[in-house]
Parts: sequence; structure tokens; C-alpha cells
Amino acid sequence: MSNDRNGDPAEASQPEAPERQSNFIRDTILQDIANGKHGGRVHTRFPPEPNGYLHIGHAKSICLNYGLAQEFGGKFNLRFDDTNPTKEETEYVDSIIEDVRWLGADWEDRLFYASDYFPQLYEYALLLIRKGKAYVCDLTAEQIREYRGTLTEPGTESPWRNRSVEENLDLLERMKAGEFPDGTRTLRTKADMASANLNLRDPIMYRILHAEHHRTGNTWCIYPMYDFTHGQCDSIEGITHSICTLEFEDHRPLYDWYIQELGIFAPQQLEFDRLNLTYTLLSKRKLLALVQDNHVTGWDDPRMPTLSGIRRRGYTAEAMRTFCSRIGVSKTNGMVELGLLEHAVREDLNQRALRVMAVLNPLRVVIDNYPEGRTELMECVNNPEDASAGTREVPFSKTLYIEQDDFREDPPKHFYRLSPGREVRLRYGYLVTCTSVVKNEKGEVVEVHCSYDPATRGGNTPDGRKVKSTIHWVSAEHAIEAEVRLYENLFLTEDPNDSSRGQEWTENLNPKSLEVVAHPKLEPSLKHAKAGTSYQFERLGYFCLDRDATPDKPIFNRTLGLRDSYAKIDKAKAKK
RNA sequence: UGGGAGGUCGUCUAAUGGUAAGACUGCGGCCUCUGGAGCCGCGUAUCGGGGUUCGAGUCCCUGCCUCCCAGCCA
Repeated sequence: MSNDRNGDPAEASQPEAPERQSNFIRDTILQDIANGKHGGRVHTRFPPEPNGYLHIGHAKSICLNYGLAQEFGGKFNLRFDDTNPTKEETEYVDSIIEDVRWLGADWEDRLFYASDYFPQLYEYALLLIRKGKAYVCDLTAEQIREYRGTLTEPGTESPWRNRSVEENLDLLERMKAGEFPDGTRTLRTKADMASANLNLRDPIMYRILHAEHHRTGNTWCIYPMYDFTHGQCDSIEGITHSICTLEFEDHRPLYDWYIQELGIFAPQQLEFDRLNLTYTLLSKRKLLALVQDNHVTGWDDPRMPTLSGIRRRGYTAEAMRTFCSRIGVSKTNGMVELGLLEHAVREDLNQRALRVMAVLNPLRVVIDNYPEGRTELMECVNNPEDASAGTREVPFSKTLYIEQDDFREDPPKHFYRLSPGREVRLRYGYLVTCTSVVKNEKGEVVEVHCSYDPATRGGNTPDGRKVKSTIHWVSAEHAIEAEVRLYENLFLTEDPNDSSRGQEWTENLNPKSLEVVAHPKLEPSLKHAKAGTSYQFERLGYFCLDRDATPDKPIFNRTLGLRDSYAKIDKAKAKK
């Protein structure tokens, strides 16, 4: 076996088929295909409720469902589970469509809504009534709860359970016609009030809701419950594998019951674990609260784990897909480390980001022996990982800005950057040596003076001498103004839901999750930064133009910092 | 104390009765005009106790722990 990694470039550029990780769902499908189940057909779907924006957890489901359909030459549907008009909005529908598309999942012409099936669902309900398997119940919500029993005690049957088929038919018709106010009656399944599975204790099929639906308007005033909708929708669409999350495991017997009583196509439901991510909240309810209580600026705030948020933050769809395939699928309740996501993002951005120089905390540097008024254009590589990205010219002059962190008057051990008497390389510029510093009244260094070596133009060392450090810079007179937004985790605790000390989850919020750098100094090429392009501010991190930017004032979001091994030693020392 | 589902390195996931593997993290080294990237190496795991078997993470029994379910939400 050869260790030579610089072999045939054609071979090196072969796109490696992504190693498909085995998982129990894929195994099941493989087996079903082998057994000729559904004629070897594979049809999956992603069924969101349009009551909020999609987040990273949904990405896992989308990638799983779409990935499986793709791998086995099957089909993938997008279907909105819109059975609760009081919580659902068109805004959410639109954002979900955009997000699923962004992730790269293709539903072709199969965009559906559960509400498309309302008439069919109603027919199913009539059928169950006729079969004596459903009844109209006059119990109030509170009474239904009491009759339901508890986890350890069986429920008791509703006094309305044995109405005649005719009466049930009549009552349902009148419920549908709007004769009764909200909450006065329900249509219930006649199942088993003594079942150990609470979902089988005569679950509600229809409730009265005089509410306008985002698609059906005021056509209906009774709406089917999710449990009476989801399985049949999958059936109608011919979904072979209904993949959902663990909490629906208990509902499967009910779905199967409906399917069997109705005598319709039977999809197979498979349940997997939903994603939990450290330092991240993935609950629509709580994300909505963050938005409504203005803890963030909106659903697409770059600190949000929503797909629109991370997209605005600069995460790529490619990185999301990689992440989703790496975390795998199982039934264990785990918590994935945020670092795994961040690794996938860095890995992708490292390949594609254009390198530029930007100084966030400027410190003035004057090169005493550099000619006054002179400007040189230095050729800089745009992306060392991708030669086709080419080069650009960056102006160099007598007065520059460097990062405050890159200078220490009294350098600690392992600090290799600029300090009095020390020579460093200005990236693509010259080698400079610090000769003196200027301080303010408070004793802070406000300006650094250096001398440069004219023989080192471009940062080269013809004599072969080494410098320990290369730092970035921006020419003072050419620097452009901008705003840079630095993000930290939205939560301080690994588990944002942790309320072990009795505090509200909102108290786990990180007050410093957003830091605005009002006056950074950016290299002039960034004047023409493009939305949707990732930039690496060298030695700092990955950034992208925010949608708040204007032609006069670019605004950049920090997607993610670069790994920083000096920061690591620094931190390790601080701990000791 | 009902029902359902789970428990493999610090984390996530494989191993489908036959050498417990990979990724992330961590640590060490090499390399470098980004302390970036890359490369090399090291480390750590089958929840406990019994049993079946030539052989058990896998099968059986038993104990422990975790998650989900009592919405006219999905």
C-alpha cells in the first residue's frame, strides 16, 4: 500500500460515493425490497405542520426521507399536516417550502396538504360510523379527560357511546353544518376504554372548530385530529414507509386500526429518535416563544437553529446534509454535540470560502522606513484549497491596522505574534520588526512602530529565514467601514431545557450571544461582497453578508470562528 | 405501581452468534506565508448479575437506569 497522496490527480478528484451508513430503517427497506413488499416500491414523505419554521431537527427527517427515496429510486412527497387552523399560517407554509428546497430535497409535483383530503377523511368517518366504530360524544373536554382514566386505571365508557348509527350520522352532519358551538361535541372512535394504551381509549376523530383555515377558508367548521388524519394521508399517497419520531410509537396501533377498519393501503410506520443538540433548543413551541418575546430578532435570526436562521448565518445546505448523514439514525435518546455540526460546517466552508483580510479590533501600525504616500498592490491567493478561485490585489501602505490580539508589549510564553523587537510576517506583505510603541495617558498601546525589510515583498524570504508568525492586516487609508456581527451560542447550558435549579429555561439564555463590531477595518475588495458567498476572514473565521447590508454599509455575520490552537493553550493555562 | 421504546468509547453511530469499528472531541507529533487547512500517532466503551454456546454487544432469565404517553396539539 502506497503512502503517496500526490498520485494521479484524476484519481484524487474522483467524487467518492458517500458511504451510506447502515441504520435500522434502511435495513428494513432493504429487506422489504428483497421480499418484494409493495412491489419493491419505496415512497417516503416529509409531513410538517405549518405552525412554525423548520429547524435542524427537521433537516434530519428531510435528509432521511429524501435520502432513502433517492437511494432506492423511489419517490418523496412534501405534505403539510394542516389539521389545526388555529395554529397554522401561510407564512409558515412558504418558509417550509423554501427550506426544504434549500436542503435539496425534491418533491417534484407532489406537494400536498392534509386539507386536500378533508372530503375523503369525512367519508372515512361516515364509513366508521356505519360500521358502528365511531360515535358522536357530547361530553365536555373536562369530562372526556375524567372518563379517560389514568396511566394505571382504565377509563370508563362515555354515556353517548351507544347512540344509533342514524343518530350518529345525523349529528355528525349537523356538526359539519355548523349547528353546534365549538367544544360541544366530538366524533370519537369506538375502540377500547380499558386499553393500556391511552391512544386507544376512544380517541377523538373530529372536533368542532369555527376557525378559518389557511387553505380551505370557512368551508369546514369541524376538523380532523392528527391521529385520524396522518395515517390515512400516508395511505392515500401510497407512502410505503411512514418515517416519524419516537413519540408516535404509541400511536401506531391506532393508525393500523384505522387502516384496517377502512380497508385501505397500509403503509409501514417506522419511528426514529429526534435530534437533540447541545446548547440548542429544538422545540417549536420554545422557538416561537423566543421570537414572540424578542429574545431574538425573528425566526431567521442567525442565532436560531431554524434552517432560515442557520442559512442566514452562513451554514451551507451541503454541510447540513453531511451532518445529517454523520449523526445517523437510531432509536436511542441521545444528545449530539454541537461540535459535530460545527465540524461539518468548517469542513465545507474551508473548501469554498474566499479568503480575505479583515481587522476586527484595530491597532494602528506605522512602518517608519516605508515611503510616505506609497501604495503597493499585493497579490493574494483567494482560496488555497481551490486554485481556480484565483488571486486578487490588496493595497499595502505605510500605515496599517492589525488585530490588537496580535500584539503584546510583554508577550507570554508561546505567544509568537508581534512584540517589541520581534519580526513577524504581514501576510502577502512584508516582514516587519516592531521598533517602538506609543501609549495613551492610561498606558495603553495605541500605536506600534515597525521597520520593514524591502527584500521580503509579498511576504517572501529570499534568504530563507523563518518567522514564527504571520499576521493579517488592512491598509488604513484603503480600509472600508462595515459592521460585523459575532455570534455565540444562544444558550449557556449544554441542555437549554435544564431547569434543575428551578429556573425558567429562558434563564439559560446567553446574554452575550450577539456582539456587534461597529468599526472593523476590511480590505477594499469586500466592498463588492456578494450575498450567499462565504468568506474566510483569515485567521478569524467564516463570514457572510447579512441581508441587513446596504450598498453603503456591508454587514457581515460570523458563521463560525476558525479553530484556534493558541486560544486553546491560552484557555488551558487559564484553567490551571 | 399501566403501556410503549431504549441502554456500545466523553459524544453520535457501526458490528445482523465469530478479531468491538468509524466519525467528532481530547492528547502528542509532523507540516505550514492563516497558531487555519492537511498529515501521522495515542487514548477511552458493550448498564449489573446469572445462563445457553466451542464462541455472546448480539440469544434466554433477572435486576437497574433513561425516554415517551392521561390535548377537542402535531
